[in-house]
Amino acid sequence: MPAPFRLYNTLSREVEDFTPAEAGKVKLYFCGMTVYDHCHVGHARAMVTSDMVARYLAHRGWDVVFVRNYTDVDDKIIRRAAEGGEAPLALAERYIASTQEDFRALGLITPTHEPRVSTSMGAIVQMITALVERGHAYESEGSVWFDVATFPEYGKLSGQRVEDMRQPDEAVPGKRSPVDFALWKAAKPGEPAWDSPWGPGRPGWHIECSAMALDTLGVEVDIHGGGLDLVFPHHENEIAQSEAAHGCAPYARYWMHNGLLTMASGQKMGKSLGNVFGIKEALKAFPAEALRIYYLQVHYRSPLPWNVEALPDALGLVARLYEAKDNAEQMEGDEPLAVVTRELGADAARVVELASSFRERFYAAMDDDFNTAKALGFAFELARAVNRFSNHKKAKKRGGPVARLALDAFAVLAEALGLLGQSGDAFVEEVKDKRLPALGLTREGVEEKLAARVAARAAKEWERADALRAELEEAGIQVMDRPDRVDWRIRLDVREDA
RNA sequence: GGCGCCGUAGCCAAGUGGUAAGGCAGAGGUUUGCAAAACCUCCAUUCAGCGGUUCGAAUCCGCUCGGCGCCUCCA
Repeated sequence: MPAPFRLYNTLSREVEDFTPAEAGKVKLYFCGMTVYDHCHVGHARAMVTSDMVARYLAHRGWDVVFVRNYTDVDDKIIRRAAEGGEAPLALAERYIASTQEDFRALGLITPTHEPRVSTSMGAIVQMITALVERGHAYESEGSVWFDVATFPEYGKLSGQRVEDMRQPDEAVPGKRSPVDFALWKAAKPGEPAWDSPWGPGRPGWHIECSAMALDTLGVEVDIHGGGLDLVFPHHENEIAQSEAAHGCAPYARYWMHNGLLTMASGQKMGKSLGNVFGIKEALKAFPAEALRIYYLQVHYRSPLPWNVEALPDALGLVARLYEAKDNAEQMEGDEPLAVVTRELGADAARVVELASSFRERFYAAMDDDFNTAKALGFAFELARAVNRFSNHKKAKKRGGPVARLALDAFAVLAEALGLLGQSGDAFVEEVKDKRLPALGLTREGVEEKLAARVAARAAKEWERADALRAELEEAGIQVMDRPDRVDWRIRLDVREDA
């Protein structure tokens, strides 16, 4: 049986117990990208949030059906394409490729379905037809509009009343009411168009998600999510269309919205505000896990200020966890756990205690509206205990049974949050691969200086050794003299422009 | 004008009725040739302010101040 959990429902504005439409199954629909540009770190937050939800629920035994769409037919795509003299779908195709590259780099799991508007026209036209037949939509000059007046519950998601809404400055010809919205837009010359009972045209922004959700998940979605900025009008309109068309069951049982990434000034990051920071830009110099923990440190519903300066700190958090994982991985021994625990003292017992209760505490936090910040706190506690234990002389040779409990706990992070999925060694190498070029360094150059310093130390030429170390440190390399070897790491307090 | 969110240490942040998780930075210590990492100790009588409810509030209510989002481009 899948584990029960609670989540905040935007519809009720309360944290509710989750009950699925079908026992054991969770049908997720998250709004994906409109592909007219490269994705930025604000999009990444939404994507990591949905990824976390899908990963975690699957980890907890739910049969997860995860849908994330691509909007590849859209006004902005058409405009961009016209500006560049490119076919709209070709432009969309390029940005889908770019987006997929980013999603892979972010380590996002692949959704069950990734429908595209351009290949969902049948479902879209069918749904609009149903709305017209049921009297919820009307055709006018080749366009079809949703008649908001026929859906009394309009505004229930965003808590707004039609009367209170600001009226647009200009009336749009063909619309009965300013709040009515387009289901189908008649094609203008030169625009991409698909055939329909109302003539050539293309879908309005909102209908696509309703149609694709119906197509992939059926009339009732369990959790529908997206950024907070989609609550109105996008999701409000989806509810109106879908519930009016289906005439039964709620469109989505739960609405989940992630807080927006804001700028230091507090304003949100948005393409229209011209203050974007690209995913590619961030991942060029930092491992994906740094970005991921940057998001996961904060509850998904809170606004999150974007601060590039904080990326090294985020990387430090991941590095700290990997350090513990690495320490645990290096411990050996196959004695019975009870023996090791008894003979290696209180620090071993502490690891056993924290590691064996980890799942319970981690799950409790996650089951309460996906409290990743709290859940991660437990991981840091465990990491400290592991590191403390690893200082014991006997830990490396005999601590294995204790360490394996900790590794089992860390494995939960990998499955549920997409963190700590690689070995400690591999992570250190990844950091070097990303950070060395960002700091203008090469492995060969570093190794060369390091070798010279090792020689100087062997000859006890401390001044020369210290001078070489100072050079490395200035460049951004931290030298670590271990008892058995010399190790080095990337300093996180040195910026690339230094 | 309408709807809604937020304000916790120098910084990030969890906690939403029972007496402040976690991380960074900082101070001292163990370790080290010296460092670094790691570990240990310390670091908010207090949760924007003012009232109220309560045996008890950061947590509930009211007001004030400050910041932000949405009201048909937006993850």
